Amino acid sequence: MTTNETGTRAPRGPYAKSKQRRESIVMAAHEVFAAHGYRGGSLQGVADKVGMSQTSLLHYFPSKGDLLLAVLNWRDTVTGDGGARDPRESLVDAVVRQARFNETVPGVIELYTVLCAESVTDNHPGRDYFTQRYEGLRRSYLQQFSALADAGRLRPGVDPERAAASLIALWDGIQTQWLMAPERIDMAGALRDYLDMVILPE
Amino acid sequence: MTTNETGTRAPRGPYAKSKQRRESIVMAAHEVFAAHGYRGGSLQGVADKVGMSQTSLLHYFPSKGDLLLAVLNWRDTVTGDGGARDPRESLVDAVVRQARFNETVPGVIELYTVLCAESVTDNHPGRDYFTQRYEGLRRSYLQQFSALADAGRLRPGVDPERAAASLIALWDGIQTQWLMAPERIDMAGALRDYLDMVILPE
DNA sequence: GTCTATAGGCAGATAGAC
DNA sequence: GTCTATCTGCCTATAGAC
Repeated sequence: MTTNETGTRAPRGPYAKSKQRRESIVMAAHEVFAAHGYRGGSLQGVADKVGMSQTSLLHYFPSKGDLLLAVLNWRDTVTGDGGARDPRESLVDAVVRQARFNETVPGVIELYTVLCAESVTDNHPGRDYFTQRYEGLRRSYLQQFSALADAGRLRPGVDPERAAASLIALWDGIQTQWLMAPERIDMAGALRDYLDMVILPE
Repeated sequence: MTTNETGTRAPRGPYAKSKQRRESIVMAAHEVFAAHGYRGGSLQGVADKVGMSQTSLLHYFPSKGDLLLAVLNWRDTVTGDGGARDPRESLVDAVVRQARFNETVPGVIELYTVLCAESVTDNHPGRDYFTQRYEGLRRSYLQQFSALADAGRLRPGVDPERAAASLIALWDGIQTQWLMAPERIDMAGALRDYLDMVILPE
């Protein structure tokens, strides 16, 4: 609750409704970008899905690139990405649980896979997001592998830094294959196999 | 050498030059699609690179999708993809050697990464190419891991089928990270670490 | 085989009425 | 905040002269 300088209540405006509107736009854009990519998707397509005109949509997000960033940030909140991990849960369990959860939201995987690769092209508006995301992920897993190494639980010869990058790479790559042949690929199994090799039993 | 029905020699036409022309178009398209993706790249951009008009380009490839397939098939011949492996070379050595070679042709990695992910969207003309490629790759590595398993050289508990998919996934994923931060990612190292864990020393 | 001209469509973004 | 109308630009593909 905020008040203006005079102490009287400032005119509110339909903030709540506006926020709802923005959210429905972001969710529609999520679908469109997942199905067609950023360049393949159109603002008109998003507008149609949410039931408004394309120009009205641009009232909420001044450009297509702004909308993309909103979608990417929304993804983080849904998947719990960037949040702290429960220290009572083992790394293997946490990764497997997340992988299993991801299977229930295939659209999120598709969005992530498509946009991530697309972002390495020319002046893609999502480029910074993904480079920073990778840096953060590698830092996070490096920390966890290092802690395991200190506890003598890392297989001899395993480099924590390379293992961090490899775990992320395996995860990304297996998602791509899963998108193309969901019935043939066991995402959680591949990740568990890898971590069971890298991490020694207690 | 072909002859027509009368037994006289049919007019040849400048076949060699036409073939050269097609090749230069494919190479220009390779650059364009790698830098901008399939949807982001334009026939005009390809035509400019090769120094001809956009309509002349369409004389050689009737549609943009046809051009994409030509580029993908050309990639296979360059990287030696799909060819048989020298049986005297170990799997680890072969993979590491290929990964090192790939570092010398970053444009090929970019093309592959960008188009592969883009191909999971809607009606992408490269979709079939990539699904078949993955099936073929998994079959090939499954065979090699199975042979190692028969020789007692696979780490106990490793499933050849999952290992095949995981190796491909790791490879794809590490290429993506390498594209975004080449100086921080050791592609060959990650692959060697993985295979050294999976395959027991002789 | 190569070109110019152009069809025919769709994109993102702006201006301004209501 | 939402709309219609429009600007401006680019795209793939075709038609037809040379």
